[in-house]
Amino acid sequence: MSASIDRLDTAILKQLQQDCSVTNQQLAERVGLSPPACLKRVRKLKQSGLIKQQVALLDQEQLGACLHMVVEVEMERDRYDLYQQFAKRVNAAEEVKQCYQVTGEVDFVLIVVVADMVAYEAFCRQVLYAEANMKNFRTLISMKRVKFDTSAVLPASD
Amino acid sequence: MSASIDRLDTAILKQLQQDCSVTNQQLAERVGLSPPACLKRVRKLKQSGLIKQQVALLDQEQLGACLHMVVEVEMERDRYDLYQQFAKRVNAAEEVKQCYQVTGEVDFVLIVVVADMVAYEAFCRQVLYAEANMKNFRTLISMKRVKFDTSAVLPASD
DNA sequence: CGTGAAATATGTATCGT
DNA sequence: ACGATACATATTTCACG
Repeated sequence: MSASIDRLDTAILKQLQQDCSVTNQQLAERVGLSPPACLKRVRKLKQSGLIKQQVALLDQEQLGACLHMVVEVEMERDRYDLYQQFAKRVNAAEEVKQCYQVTGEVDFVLIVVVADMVAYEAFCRQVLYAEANMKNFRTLISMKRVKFDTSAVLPASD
Repeated sequence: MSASIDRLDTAILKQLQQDCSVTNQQLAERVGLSPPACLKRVRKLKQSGLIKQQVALLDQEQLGACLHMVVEVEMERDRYDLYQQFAKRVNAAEEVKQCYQVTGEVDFVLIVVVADMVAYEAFCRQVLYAEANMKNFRTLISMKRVKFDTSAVLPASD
């Protein structure tokens, strides 16, 4: 069903996950392919959607101090349509960088980035308290992001 | 101290955070600059470390089913050197994609990606239980990542 | 998938503001 | 100091074997 990923594709993805600023020539050399063959594969991987996006990661520290919040949200009722509604709200909120739907007592875990506590309070009002189905939430304040790795887990080998 | 970021730099960063696969020409046109002037700025932003990395984001779903775990870790003692040791271990563990040091009862929040529960149990043994200073941990199992946005918060305007 | 040639982009030097 | 223009170099990309 999913497009077959061979060793060459895996090698390409591994490289691009680490650094996608390399030229196609460099990439081709590293994976042992001619530039046109390599380019063709990369384009296929993009078109298939396996490569979703190519982005620049910035140094948030240099951009000015900010707080990372881990927010655990518990909902009143376990209803699919209400979850969908919350997902929509979360996607619209700039401050929410990540959202995981989880099982157990907690229903959602958010990673929220704000400039300061004032901005966080505003966020809580506009996003969390605005949600009628929200029962309660707990905030874990983080001053330090110890690790941030965007790479996906690649299949061991086919 | 930090390199001054003007409106043009901000515009460049905004673009590259969304899509860094654009050519320098396209980027230059979008921010209203000549290609050489734009290139010069991009290089400066990379050199200053403000642009830390350029990466390809993959569609984890297409690569095969996997579980995202949100793990809350509580430590026995609040000691800096022991925290450092844990940070080191976490950085070495491939399964740990993110780690936030937080204040309150919980000391660390991890985002862990594994293929299945067997892999998760192995991870717990090798990373969490191996840590002498670890008091306890709670796992929130996520079957769905609702949102994942790698963009940093840019200064409003200078 | 590789080779070679055309199209395109990147990178440099110079000049102007 | 910074950006634009023009030119040289390098890369991407296509057609063909």
